[in-house]
Amino acid sequence: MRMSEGVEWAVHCCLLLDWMGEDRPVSTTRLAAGFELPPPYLNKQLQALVRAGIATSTAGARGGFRLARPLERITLMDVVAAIEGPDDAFQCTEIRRRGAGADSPESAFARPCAVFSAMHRAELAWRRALADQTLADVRANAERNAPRVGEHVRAWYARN
Amino acid sequence: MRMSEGVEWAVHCCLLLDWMGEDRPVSTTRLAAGFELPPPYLNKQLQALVRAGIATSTAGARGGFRLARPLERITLMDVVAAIEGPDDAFQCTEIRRRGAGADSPESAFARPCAVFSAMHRAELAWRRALADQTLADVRANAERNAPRVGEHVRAWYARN
DNA sequence: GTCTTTCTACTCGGATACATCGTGTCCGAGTTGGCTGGG
DNA sequence: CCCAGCCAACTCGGACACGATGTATCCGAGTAGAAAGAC
Repeated sequence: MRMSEGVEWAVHCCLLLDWMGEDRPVSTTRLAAGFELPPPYLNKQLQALVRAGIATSTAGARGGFRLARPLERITLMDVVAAIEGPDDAFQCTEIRRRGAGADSPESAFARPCAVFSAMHRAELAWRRALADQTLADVRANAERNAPRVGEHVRAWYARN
Repeated sequence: MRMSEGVEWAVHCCLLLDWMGEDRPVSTTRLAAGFELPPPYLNKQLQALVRAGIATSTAGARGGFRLARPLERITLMDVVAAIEGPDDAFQCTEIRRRGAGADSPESAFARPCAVFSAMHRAELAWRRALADQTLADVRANAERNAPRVGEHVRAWYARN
């Protein structure tokens, strides 16, 4: 069970869009250069962010991507759901009904599968932990590590 | 990010091994028949359980698999780690160091990546929730749904 | 009748193909900005 | 000097290959049990 690396890219791109400011959008080409990533594939992930309503895109010359709302209102859960999709990691196939359980009365399956319930509970804990952290929290932690990172990024883009 | 369905199979097989009792092992063929699963592939998952020390295998005629310890001492985390492997779902590739961050001083990267920290925190919540639930808890929940499931399973295997 | 030996059938275990999803790439439609020509 | 129209460059967006991981399968090594034969 490995999470798509597009999630990592998307979160870093959101932070970078915030540091670059809202005055002008940032194109896929420039974003990709900022992290040395393949531009077309990064574009695919950014499209997913747009579809999820996290970012907005403007076409044409001097176009690119903008954040749709401030980082305080974007959670890690939003980004993960946008890239990975809405499906749960653990998919119950109801094997309890097959084979030895095939001739059981229907009442035995009235309540959800115990295995699924247990796995689902753990997954809810994961999702809640993701939803409790906003990208503003992540930004604050990143700036605690490197206080001038925003300024540094803008300077790098000014000369590239 | 989809979890391998082998996890579901493994948990159900552990419960079934418990219901079948410890007096004699259950072979891959019989286990597969009990859930209508492809025997060779199920065997692969069971081997993973043996490697992880959750089950034991005995070869030869009348051989098969046994639980290595009671369900009270097997957590969902144990089974997931046995099937899915020890790697974390979110893999940090340190893209913060590339591109715009390439010319930053090394001190900026002294502490771990903020994105990784946030994702890792959520993943720890998931792992903890898995480790807090034993298979005995799952069995108790299953038997609350269908009280006579153990008896039912033994009867089915007696005539198949 | 009992023990030893052999043989057979059954079991696990790892090595081998196939399918699906994630990864990476490309090209076309649309839009913006700038340039040019005229008024 | 100002404005309108045209052109060109740049952008996103979806459609198209490649590779890796998960899924499914097969066959061989090893062992327990049973049966047969000798004592």
